[in-house]
Amino acid sequence: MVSIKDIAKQAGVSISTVSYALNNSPKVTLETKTRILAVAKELNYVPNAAARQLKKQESLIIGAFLTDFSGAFYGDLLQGMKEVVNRKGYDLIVCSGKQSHRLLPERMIDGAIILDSAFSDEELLEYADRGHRLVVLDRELRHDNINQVLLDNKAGANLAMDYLIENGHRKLYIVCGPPDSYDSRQRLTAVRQTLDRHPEVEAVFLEGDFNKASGEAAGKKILSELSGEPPGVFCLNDEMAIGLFQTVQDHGKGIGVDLSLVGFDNIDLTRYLSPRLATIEYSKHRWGAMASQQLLQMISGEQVEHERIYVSLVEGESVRPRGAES
Amino acid sequence: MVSIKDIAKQAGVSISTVSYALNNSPKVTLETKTRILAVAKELNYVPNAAARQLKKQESLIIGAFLTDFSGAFYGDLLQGMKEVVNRKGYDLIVCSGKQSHRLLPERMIDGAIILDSAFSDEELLEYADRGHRLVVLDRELRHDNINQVLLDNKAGANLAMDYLIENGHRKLYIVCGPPDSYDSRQRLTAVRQTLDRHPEVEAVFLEGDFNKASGEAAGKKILSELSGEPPGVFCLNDEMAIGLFQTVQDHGKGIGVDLSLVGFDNIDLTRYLSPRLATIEYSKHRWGAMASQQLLQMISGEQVEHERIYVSLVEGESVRPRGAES
DNA sequence: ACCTTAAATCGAAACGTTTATATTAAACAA
DNA sequence: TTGTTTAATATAAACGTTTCGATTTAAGGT
Repeated sequence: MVSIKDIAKQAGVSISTVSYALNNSPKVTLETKTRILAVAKELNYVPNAAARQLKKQESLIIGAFLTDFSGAFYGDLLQGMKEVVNRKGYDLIVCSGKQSHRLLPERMIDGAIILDSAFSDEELLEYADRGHRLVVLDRELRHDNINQVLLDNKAGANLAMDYLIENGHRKLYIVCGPPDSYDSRQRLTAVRQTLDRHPEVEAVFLEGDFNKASGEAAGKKILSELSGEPPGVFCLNDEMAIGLFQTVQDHGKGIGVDLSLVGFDNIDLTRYLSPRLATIEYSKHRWGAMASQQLLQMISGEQVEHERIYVSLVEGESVRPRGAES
Repeated sequence: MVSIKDIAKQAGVSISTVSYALNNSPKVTLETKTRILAVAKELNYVPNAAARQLKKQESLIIGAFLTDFSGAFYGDLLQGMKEVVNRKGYDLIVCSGKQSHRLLPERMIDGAIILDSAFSDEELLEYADRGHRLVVLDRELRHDNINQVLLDNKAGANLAMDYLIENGHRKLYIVCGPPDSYDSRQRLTAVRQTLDRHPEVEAVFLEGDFNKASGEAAGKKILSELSGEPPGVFCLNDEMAIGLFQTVQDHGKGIGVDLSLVGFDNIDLTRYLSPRLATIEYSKHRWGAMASQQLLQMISGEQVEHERIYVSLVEGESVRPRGAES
């Protein structure tokens, strides 16, 4: 492996001079600098990341930790993260699975963005205590070395509920997410608040785990109870909504006809559905970019600028006005 | 930062003994080993990856390089890669973008799996010359340090074409992929071979770039030419097929009625289409697993076992029998 | 001419490991 | 006892950088 030492020998200078030249420090004269660079190129020199990292205690790498690589949801998010870190000379790597957690404490990365319930709060707090900088996207955690970029889940859930109610639905099904999910809990809290404001609305809560299958199960349940006025259904994420969507259609019933349906997240997939799925949208790209920005600000010691990720309602024919207006 | 040195001091032994103990070498006696481990735990010791890597010249990290993070396609593939490398004590990181290429020559990773046309053949060959181990999924490249896991593109394209022809279609549209894509070229070659065997079939080639938009464009073109017997359409990947699918439906025409459609890749999305899209399927999980396996075998100097990724036809109502049987 | 100052380069230590070799201590054989 | 072998531990070098402080060289001031 060709190292700085080889360049030094070849160019007839000391290794420190080579190092300065390669990092183009003003300490070295232009003439020697160009000579050294020429030699470096000639020898096909590539710096050794491990050595640099050992000495400088930084890797210029940011890690994004995800629950899985399934992606439909993550594409834009990761793209947003990547653009920001690249702009500052960092690289983004994506990791998944408990085994790769080690990259953080072993200092292989300069900071991490967490969207992975496989990390416990305690684990994250311990890393933070050790001095690692984190941005969490899936929980709230107070620590000097942790920041969070939060989605306005509550506003979203309110929008979804109001949309159904405004369209005249008086019987609502809520398909929940897993209880250990922060997003799910937030959304559910807002649902309850909306219901408190609307005592005239009857609500049924169905279990769910944010996966398609649980949406299908909920769909069957609802179909079996169908009678009278079409109910409104709010699935706490789109993936379940899609499962429910298809189950309903497979049973010969109509989305927007026999029931109204609203999802949450506006994942890409929904664009392929017909009729269009009403859902709650937000910029995943912005969410990722914001996370990266905060992380880099922490790392460089700057003041961290906080910003919420706002949500909005995407209307769709999966919801149609029913019954008496209130 | 607490290092091996601190443990040595605290435990009253030399740093080499600590190192041996932590790597539980048989050289150190059980008693001191347990004492050292106790001290390590007490001090919250975590090894420093950069230092270890610098000395051992290995990182136990494998990198997967993708064109983008969009993912619909990559989920299973990455999962397959990850399972295999994890089983051997390695970690998988996912990277995208030219900027992150540096991780390879700078020896941050022990090997790479490439599915990213942003790498030129020359670039990859140069890395291989430097001693880096690579597995390529999107091209053929001969080098001692490079292996490839190839999809049986040709068999797939043949299956697709034969399926359309067997169903009586005598006019076929082929929606191509980008000419710089290996997969696209392979599939196209097989298409031409099939056509050579079937002089009775008329074929029209339409441009495409593997993205949804180009499928839509092709769909419009085909719609404008619709007359007489319904044609068969083979989109060289599913993404374009979906674009075409929706364009046709949006224009009030029927998939499987006014034309037959076959895709390639069997991406998850197709499960959400109705009628079902006929397509060419293969195990992406297996593809990823095979890539990892080959890479690790190269790294450990074992004999590399090659295996093709076989494909099969998934029938769907997007194709229906037409015209006179041949 | 000599002293001072600045500019360019060098030497050496440090980052935290691993590992080959050396040392010490204990165990055994004669 | 004394020498020999083995087991346990220690010393030191190495991995490839960065960077502080030291040295050399040239230039400028008087």
